[in-house]
Amino acid sequence: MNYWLVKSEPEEYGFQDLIDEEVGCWDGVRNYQARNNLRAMKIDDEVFFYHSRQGLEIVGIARVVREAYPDPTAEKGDWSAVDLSPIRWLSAPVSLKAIKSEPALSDMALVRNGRLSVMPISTDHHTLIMKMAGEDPS
DNA sequence: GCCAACGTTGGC
DNA sequence: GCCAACGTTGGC
Repeated sequence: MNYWLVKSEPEEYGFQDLIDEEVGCWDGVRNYQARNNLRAMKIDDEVFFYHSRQGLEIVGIARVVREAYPDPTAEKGDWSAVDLSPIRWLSAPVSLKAIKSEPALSDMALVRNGRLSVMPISTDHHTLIMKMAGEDPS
C-alpha cells in the first residue's frame, strides 16, 4: 500500500465533487513528474485530497480504483489518468500552515515543491498527518 | 490580484 | 545543448 497526495482547486473540482461523482477521473495532468506519480499508483492506494488556492488544506482521503490509462483529455502527447473514489472527509482538515509548522514534515514535496500536483507520501508522513487530522491510526 | 518559483519552449 | 523568454501554478 502506497500513499499519495493530489491537489485540486475546490472551485474547479473539490472533494465534494468527488463524493458526488463517486468515481472521479483524475485527468488533465500535464507535468511529467506528476504523470509518473500517477502511473505508479496501484489499486487501493490511499490518496490525500488537498485543496489548493482556496482552503490550503488536506480535506479528505480517496482510494485508487483504476490504475493509469491514457488521459482522455489529452489530444496529443503521452499523458495518463487514474480513477479515484472518495473514502471520507478527514475528522479535521490538515492545513498547509500546520504542515509547514511541523518540522518532521519539512521535506514533504508539498512544502518543497509547491507546484507539484501529484506526489508520493511516505508512511511516516502519512501516519503523522493522520494523527494531525484526528484520525484513529488503526 | 500579484508575483515567485518552476517547467517548457524555441532561437541560436 | 544552452539559456532567455514565456506560461502556469499556487501561496500570499
